[in-house]
Amino acid sequence: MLDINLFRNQPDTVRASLKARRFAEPQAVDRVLELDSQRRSLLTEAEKLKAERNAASKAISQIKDAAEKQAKIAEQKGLGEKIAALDEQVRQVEADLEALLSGIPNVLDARVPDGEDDAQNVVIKTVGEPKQFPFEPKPHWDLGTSLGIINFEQGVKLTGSRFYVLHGAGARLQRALIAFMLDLHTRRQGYSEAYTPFIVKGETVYGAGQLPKFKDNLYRDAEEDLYMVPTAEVPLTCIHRDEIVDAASLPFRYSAYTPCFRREKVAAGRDVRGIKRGHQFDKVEMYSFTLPEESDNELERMREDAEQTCAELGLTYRVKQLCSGDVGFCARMTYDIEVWAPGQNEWLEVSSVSNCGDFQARRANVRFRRSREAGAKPEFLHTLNGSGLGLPRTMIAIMENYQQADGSIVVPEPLRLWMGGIDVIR
RNA sequence: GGAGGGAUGGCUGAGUGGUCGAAAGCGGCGGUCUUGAAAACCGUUGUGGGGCCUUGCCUCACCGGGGGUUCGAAUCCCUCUCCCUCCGCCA
Repeated sequence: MLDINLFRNQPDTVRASLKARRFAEPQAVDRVLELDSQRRSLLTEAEKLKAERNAASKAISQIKDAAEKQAKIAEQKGLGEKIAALDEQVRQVEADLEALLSGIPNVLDARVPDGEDDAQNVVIKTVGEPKQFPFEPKPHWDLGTSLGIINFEQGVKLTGSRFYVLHGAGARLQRALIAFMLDLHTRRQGYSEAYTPFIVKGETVYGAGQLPKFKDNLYRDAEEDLYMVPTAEVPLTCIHRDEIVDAASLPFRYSAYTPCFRREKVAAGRDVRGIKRGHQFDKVEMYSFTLPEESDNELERMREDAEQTCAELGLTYRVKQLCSGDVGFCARMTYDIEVWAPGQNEWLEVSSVSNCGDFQARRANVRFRRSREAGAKPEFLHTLNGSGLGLPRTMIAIMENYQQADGSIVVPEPLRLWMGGIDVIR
């Protein structure tokens, strides 16, 4: 959610950002201003009548003479209905304004390069070289099925397409990755480990900016009106909802493992093979709450933390800065990290690190106070999120990069602690 | 699932349908005192919206959420949510 004052004071900033994003309804800015001015004139009118009513009520309470009192009360009859009618109009305008505002994306950071879509994202660095093999490297779906560690048929049997079952060393490899990442984030990178509910209320999803806009991508339990989390970012954003925290206690840094559930209504034939794009996948997430002036640095820090994860796993990766047409709804600026998958012969997005500024904090109402002195006003803090790597794609990269000519897979050194003596999956 | 009890400011906790945005205490902040600190004392201390002769003042709303009764609601009614106690069931 953007600050209404931004529309009042700098409408051109918002217009320019929407244009750069290729936002479908750029006229939304004018509609916001129109509703805002309607709201204010209705409020002025309603409040004038309320002040009148309050004064009259106060006067009535002072009147001793019964007849005089009754006369004054009779005089006031009907005022309530006028007020109620105006209040109803205010409610309507506010609901319209809210609906409109909640669908307008965050204003981009000035440093975001202009571009139409993901084809114009800018590679800012590449670390390592795509690995060369003395044999033809296989895609992970071949490796996984022949080793018996990924079973696609069973996933379809249990649930449907885009689900799978991991077995034996495959399931264990994923568990090792989760443990490795959580330990890295919490013991060496300064995050605090969190375990959150995987099913949350609509207002929690709204706070993180996924509702109302991305309703179609969410799994929902109609009976209880609850949503399955599409990412840990959703519960983590709302951990401090409606709180005012001390500036001195910031930043808050969290790392959480959760499964993620997404309908992923993408084109039917896209990414169907393998475990690249499922309706359920696991992820370890990093999340920070910072002072406004510190979020730019925090974004770089989190990007480095995600890079470190790739580097320690010995994966070749590259960092992209997303162009204006591809930055997500809540974000001001985003880096994607992609790892090289030699079997599929493509770069896989394993992490996306974003600075959301105060956009989510405003929705979730998370604030801080700069000092404890009386009169110090609460301000919205900034939120950032980053994948500490999506697990299926990290699995793909490990399987394809560490494969050997005989179809076996070497377990990367940092994961062996959790592999129960398995150094090579065969 | 059944039966009761509750939800008030950062916290504890009063509150008769009418100067109640709300007593009191604690805490926070500022000050006096002190070499300094503590204690004591004094003052101050919620959030959001709107207006203006815009750093101060006026005004509206907010006592778990929503709705209603009334000239007027923290207070009365309905409803939802959450919490507590007891019984039952249960991984």
